[in-house]
Amino acid sequence: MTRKRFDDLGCSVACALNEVGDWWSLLVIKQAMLGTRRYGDFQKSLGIAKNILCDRLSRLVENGVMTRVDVGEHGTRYEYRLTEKGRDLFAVVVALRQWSERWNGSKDSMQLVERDGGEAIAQVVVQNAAGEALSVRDVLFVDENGEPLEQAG
Amino acid sequence: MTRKRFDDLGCSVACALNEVGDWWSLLVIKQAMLGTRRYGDFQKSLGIAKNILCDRLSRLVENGVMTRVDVGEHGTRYEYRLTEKGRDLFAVVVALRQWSERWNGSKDSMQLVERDGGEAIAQVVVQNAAGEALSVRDVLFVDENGEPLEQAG
DNA sequence: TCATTTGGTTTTTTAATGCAACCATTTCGC
DNA sequence: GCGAAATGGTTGCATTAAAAAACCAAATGA
Repeated sequence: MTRKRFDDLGCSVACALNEVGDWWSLLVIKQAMLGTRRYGDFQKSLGIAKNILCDRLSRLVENGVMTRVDVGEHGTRYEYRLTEKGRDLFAVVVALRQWSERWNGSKDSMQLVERDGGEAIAQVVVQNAAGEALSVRDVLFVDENGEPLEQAG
Repeated sequence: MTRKRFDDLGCSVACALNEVGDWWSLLVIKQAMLGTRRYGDFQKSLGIAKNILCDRLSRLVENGVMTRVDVGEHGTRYEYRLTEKGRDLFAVVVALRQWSERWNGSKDSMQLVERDGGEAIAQVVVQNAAGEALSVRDVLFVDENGEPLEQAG
């Protein structure tokens, strides 16, 4: 059965998942953030099947998350690079990483540090305009009429 | 073919995707953050098939992201609520929302505002300890030996 | 030149998805 | 108290996507 499309759910999260919500896309993007650019390198580092990788890279390029750059002299050597849109998923990837480490204690083989100085980066949090951290309980979802919805704990 | 497990990739992002990386899980969690608690309400608001919803809710409960609370008097009325672990995905969900709105202009029917005051919340970003925003280019991935890896742009 | 790398496509098998029908309690309307 | 509806599922079936491996053509590399 053809996968359900999330476009028309009127939900931006659903819309985002439509582009990067499958099993592999975010891993490809994360790998690209690690510096991987070549088809073969993605394949080896992720252990992804080649046909699936082809499909995912094509879709990411289609959606403007990555670009395919011809780097060979005769048109058969390519690099896949993140676009600005792709790089902008940084917060999502890091938030996922940190969540996993907090709750599953999954020690990644990689650690993320600031380039200048090598210090660890901060936890990704939702903030208000003043920079104060907000939890789910501190926010309200309002509809187009400004009508608030109750929310879960 | 049994879906590839991401546990052993030595990657915390992969590990996170193992728990909430399928098409529906994050949407269920987002819906729970909106206040939905009942099986039937999830089903109606998301338009998800009932068997898939059952499976996802079970897995989320198994993984400690949600709990199933008996709320009826005679044991047939339940509520699914986010646990602390589930609520902690707030940053991930909001980051995805914002990314989608920035790049796809997907106007969600819901808007997220601060409970006290009703002001819009800030963009979710990666920060250093001093609270300065960091992009992919500002960080370095180092392995367990402290050895840095080059990274993509 | 001849093997190897690179970036795929094809084929086959297996698992997941979506849909609809069904079912046992429980609650609601009256 | 009784019938109807809601609630929270389970089952079976048709379709699709994923995984693995084989294959392939062009371009390097030794």
